[in-house]
Amino acid sequence: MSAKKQETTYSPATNDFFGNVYDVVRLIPKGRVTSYGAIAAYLGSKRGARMVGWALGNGYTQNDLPAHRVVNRNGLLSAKLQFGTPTAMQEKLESEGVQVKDDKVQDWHNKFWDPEKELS
DNA sequence: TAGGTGACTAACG
DNA sequence: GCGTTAGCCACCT
Repeated sequence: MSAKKQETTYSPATNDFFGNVYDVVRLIPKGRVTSYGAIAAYLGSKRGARMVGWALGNGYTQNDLPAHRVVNRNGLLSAKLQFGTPTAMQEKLESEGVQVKDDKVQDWHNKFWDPEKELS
């Protein structure tokens, strides 16, 4: 237990990458969704999409993190199984005004929220 | 210390 | 058009 930061709480100050991921996710407007790749690209690592998903998986323990607004580049709820129930993610999105059908975000292209453009 | 893993993405056959 | 392979980077065992 020295420099180990597996405090499970994963504060936004864990590191820049994680911090930015959480920060960006929290900045996603209600009723909007984005993709792992978009966040990764915003952070400067286009191929860091896996890190984004990984970060969310470890940080989702924080209920303040609207990870349900983050889906893969196809608008598919690839992480729905991580929300406890296969429909939890969809329920959350629909409750925010995002239409989800067949585990896929409807009107994805229009609901897409690009941090590079919105946060620029 | 080194290897494995992962809520992804893009390219290739 | 679909399946497979390779690349990415940081955390965990």
